Amino acid sequence: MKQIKDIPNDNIMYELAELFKMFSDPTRAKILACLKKNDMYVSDIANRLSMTISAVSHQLRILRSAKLVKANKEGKEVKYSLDDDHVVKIMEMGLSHILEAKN
Amino acid sequence: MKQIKDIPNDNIMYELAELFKMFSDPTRAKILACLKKNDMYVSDIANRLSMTISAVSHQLRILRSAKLVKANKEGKEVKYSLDDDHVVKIMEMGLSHILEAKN
DNA sequence: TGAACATTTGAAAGAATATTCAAATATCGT
DNA sequence: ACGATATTTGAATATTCTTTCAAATGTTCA
Repeated sequence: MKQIKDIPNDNIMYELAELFKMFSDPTRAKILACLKKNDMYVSDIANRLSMTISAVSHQLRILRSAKLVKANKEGKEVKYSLDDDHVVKIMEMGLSHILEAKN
Repeated sequence: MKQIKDIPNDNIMYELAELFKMFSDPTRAKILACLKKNDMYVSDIANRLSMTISAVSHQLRILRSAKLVKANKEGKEVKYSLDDDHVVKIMEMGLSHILEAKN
């Protein structure tokens, strides 16, 4: 039975907003862009982005809770990587919007 | 000449975050979902989402400034519509992520 | 076990954002 | 021009977020 949707389903819209919120902070967007190229340790990300380790770690926790990145412990260090194919696709869709708009 | 990007390009990342910020508020996400189906007047959107006209208008202004929706005056009323193909694609990419994750 | 290093965590401060309310603007029909 | 209606705007409040700093946790190596 097909569902009639006059009103955008509230729960889904909240989840959608929650997902896009992950990309909506420059720090998180940059972290994701880094990880798109290589898996990285926390301190490497912090160096590359010129941010404190703490700030990066806080954002990584948020990204982890959204299941967009995953953490792998390697001794003292923790290597982060993207956890989902969609992450790359969503980012690239956003980038193509921005780049096309530049014409 | 191909550009070497060790560091995610800051300006682009800020723009990317700015774009995704548009989808990252539940009200805006719902407005976009409404407009995905039909062009609508401000007061219709407010009714459908059970929000004040003022709140909706504020968010529409933000969406307009991001060029994601456009306004067309029809007499006293203003009809809003999506301004960009990417809007739908980006939303659907997000939705497919959410729905797949539900399995 | 203790020192050194990598990361996480919690609380606090500061910045950014959404909503509300009241007032302003714009358009239509009489 | 006036009253009714649709939308926009600005200021204020309330809430949510990001970052910082200090302290805690966990791991390796001697």
